[in-house]
Amino acid sequence: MAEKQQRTLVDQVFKKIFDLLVRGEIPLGGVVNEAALAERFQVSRGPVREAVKQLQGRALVVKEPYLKARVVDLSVEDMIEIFQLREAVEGMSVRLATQTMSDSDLDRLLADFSDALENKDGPVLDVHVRIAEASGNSRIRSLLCDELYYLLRLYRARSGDAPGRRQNAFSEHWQILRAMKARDADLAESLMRAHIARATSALHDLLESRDEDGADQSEKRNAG
Amino acid sequence: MAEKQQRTLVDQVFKKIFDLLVRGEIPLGGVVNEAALAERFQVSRGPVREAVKQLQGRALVVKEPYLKARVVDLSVEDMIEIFQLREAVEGMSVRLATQTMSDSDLDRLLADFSDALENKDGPVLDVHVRIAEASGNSRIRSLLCDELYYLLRLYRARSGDAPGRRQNAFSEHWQILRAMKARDADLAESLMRAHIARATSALHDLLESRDEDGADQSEKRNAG
DNA sequence: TTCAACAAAAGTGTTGACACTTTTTCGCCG
DNA sequence: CGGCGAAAAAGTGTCAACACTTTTGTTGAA
Repeated sequence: MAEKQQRTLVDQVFKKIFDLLVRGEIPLGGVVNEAALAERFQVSRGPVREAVKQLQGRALVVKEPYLKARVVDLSVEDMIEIFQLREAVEGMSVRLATQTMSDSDLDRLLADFSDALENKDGPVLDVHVRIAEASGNSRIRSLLCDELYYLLRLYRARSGDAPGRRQNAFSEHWQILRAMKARDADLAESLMRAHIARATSALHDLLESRDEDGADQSEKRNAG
Repeated sequence: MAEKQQRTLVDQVFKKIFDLLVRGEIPLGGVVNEAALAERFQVSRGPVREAVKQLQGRALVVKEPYLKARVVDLSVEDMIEIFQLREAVEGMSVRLATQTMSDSDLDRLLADFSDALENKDGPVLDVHVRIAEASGNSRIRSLLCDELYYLLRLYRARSGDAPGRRQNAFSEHWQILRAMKARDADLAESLMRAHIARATSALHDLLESRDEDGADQSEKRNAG
């Protein structure tokens, strides 16, 4: 365990716990036990404690004093809230990127996108990440890449996004990139917002279809 | 010190440190010494350490492993980034509030605003807070109220906002509220974005005027 | 049988000591 | 006299033990 001591233990533990969440070993709503994780990673409780606190800071874990820490249980309502925020922030993100990206960077982004179109392995999210990084606004980039996308990955790890939207996403991304290439910031922002709003609508539909079905949405899992 | 033990020590220390920042006892860019703060508050280093980590999570403190923790030194560039983010998020905030607020809540907001107009004590920010709370989106509310407004207060504690903008702000706020009353979400969002973009422009101007002056912007204060 | 009070267990909060890293200081050599 | 390197100082990272809180399990009486 004392091999890749390049960073601090807290950071290592943070990533290990996060992997546990993404891989579903600790289910959403499950309990995060400091002592158990400390034993598992062969470290003391201190680093685990701080890592959990950091996860709490990123809203991946909820906790009250002296109460067990729990993995956030992302409801559809939560995702709708996140997507509303994304619509606003990513709209600004692509607006700024359109205004400030250099021609060469823009061309490279387009080329990389075309490559990804052929061998469809790269995740859809990557385009959004690239745009966020190109926005030149570190706070927007951090909010999207370090916070919201983590939550998205967590949610998708359980629910799995609708596979039908995959093709539409490519087309919508392509339109956004063309608007960026044309240096039309207004259009790029509108397209991005419409792109995300469409996903929000899908979540709203999912919510309604659930309300019509049985009201057994109160299923919470525990893991002691 | 062990009187109001209602919360956990970490939370108490967090607030105490934050007060120190707002009151300027630890200047922007100043060093945050764990041991010194622990002695000052008569607690161990552990809670101080976690509180600092929490401040770091909210971007009020920057820190690298084994390096001194420093209070974030908010440059004009940082504020521009924050205002760009605010423009996007508060635009969505007022859009959602316009769509979801009840008539009675909206009337009360208008009434409170009129009251505040007469006895001009309430801070300008309060309107933004009320709208964020009324948006119904807890994540947007938290981002604005728990993170960005903290940074604003920190920045204004040193720089002081331009007093000339105060009157304009009242007028702009009034327009926004009227659009909300008319249930025109598009207009409300546009007005809010323009309102914040105007402040962003002022920051851009400030930046340019500084570049024209001497380049003595490298003054950093320490406090060991 | 059921409910309440009490006791034991589990888990979190806090502490002080020790290990590691970075910075500063001081002496040495060029 | 100036720069380089080692030792000391300062400060952060980690750990194991102890204190406190919450939860669970049990016992006793109504």
